[in-house]
Amino acid sequence: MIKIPKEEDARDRILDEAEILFAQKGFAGVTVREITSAARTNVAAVNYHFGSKKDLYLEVFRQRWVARVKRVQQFFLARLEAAGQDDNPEKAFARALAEAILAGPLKDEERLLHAQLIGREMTQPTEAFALVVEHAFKPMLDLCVDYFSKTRPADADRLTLTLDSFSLFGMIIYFNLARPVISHVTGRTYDKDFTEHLVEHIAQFAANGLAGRRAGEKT
Amino acid sequence: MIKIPKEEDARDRILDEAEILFAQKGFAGVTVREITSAARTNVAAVNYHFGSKKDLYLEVFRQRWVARVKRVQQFFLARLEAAGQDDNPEKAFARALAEAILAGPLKDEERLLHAQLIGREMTQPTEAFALVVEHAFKPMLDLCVDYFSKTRPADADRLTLTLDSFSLFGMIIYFNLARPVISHVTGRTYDKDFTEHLVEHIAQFAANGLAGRRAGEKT
DNA sequence: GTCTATAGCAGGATAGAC
DNA sequence: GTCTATCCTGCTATAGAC
Repeated sequence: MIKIPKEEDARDRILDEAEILFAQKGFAGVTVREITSAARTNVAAVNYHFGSKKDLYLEVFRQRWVARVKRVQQFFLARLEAAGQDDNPEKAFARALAEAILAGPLKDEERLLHAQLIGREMTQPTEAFALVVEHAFKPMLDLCVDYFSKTRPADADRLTLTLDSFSLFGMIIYFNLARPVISHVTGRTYDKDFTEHLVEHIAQFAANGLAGRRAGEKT
Repeated sequence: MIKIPKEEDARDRILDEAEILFAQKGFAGVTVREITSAARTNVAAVNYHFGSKKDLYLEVFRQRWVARVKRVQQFFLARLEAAGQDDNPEKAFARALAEAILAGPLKDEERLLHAQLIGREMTQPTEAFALVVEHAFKPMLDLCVDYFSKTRPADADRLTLTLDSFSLFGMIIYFNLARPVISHVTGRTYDKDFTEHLVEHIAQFAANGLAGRRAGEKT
């Protein structure tokens, strides 16, 4: 028997389509009918497979979104390792992170979905917020703080390290999230060229921002 | 006759409550009944005064949101002027902007509303997006690019100036928007102390990030 | 497991009394 | 201008045939 590659069962198709629609329109902006008809199944399927619309939303995060975060994180770790020690270590860190998020392993549509789902949870947390913090923000932030604590004087205080980490994340998340604005103003699309340029820009800017800290200035 | 200060008419009360509810829950997440009952009036009032729920949403941006942006911008310009020339000019600029947005003229609840409305339009543009770009992003960005073009070598290219401006905005908007995450991780609330600390942190980080650029490195 | 049919209710919008 | 009453559409969720 030849395995037909695209033959997902109804449950998977619903998860796929739900993720797209929730990302585009938000939980309240999407109807179960929209999802099931996009997934080429019947209205009852959501309740049968997931219990309720809300549980479907959470399942999208648990099964799709978390898996993607892990892929990005692994890409990041591989890049960081590959960067070696010869560079400015904080710049290498910033570049690896920017690259993982802006250019990394996700396909373009996936990256957009992912960013929109995070964006929504950041500005308007739902029950999925805990998942986002636990699987995405917390581990990456801890990693970041640990890393910077080794590139700084031993007496560097934890709040400063945390705020520095947030500053780096903030830039990257912003450049990933504010695509409509940035494209509109710069007149550039997020193609390979522009994305590479952005990654280098972020690495440079953040490295300098962080370096000032290393030089000893306290906030 | 004594003027009773809080006696707004129904139309204004609807705008007030609609802004709060749209900010908290998004357009689709709010019902007209919710708005009119919060505004202590009847269901028909939205359609009578604004034509439709959608037109009400746009009117919230036109009448409430834009007015707030102008207040923040004026505060910023005043601060920038007051800063004088003795400081690092790019740091003074960054500090004035961070202060205007994070600590500026808005009351705490207003600042939150405002940030949520922007955040939503950034990640999920509606018809109000054009207003946001025209009244908030565009003028501030232009100002920023103009300012930096004077602090840089004459041959500084416009794309770099624009990306630098976005980087500064990104940090500030992120620290303003991601309050739930930041408070959760740092364990700090956005009180006066912490906000001042953040403003200084951003000014320092951005100044260093920008300074690296001034020193001549190209991305 | 998958579907149709429908219950049961909430949504935006409107008509018309006051 | 403000209200109540109501229209009608569309929603989630479920029951039950197949």
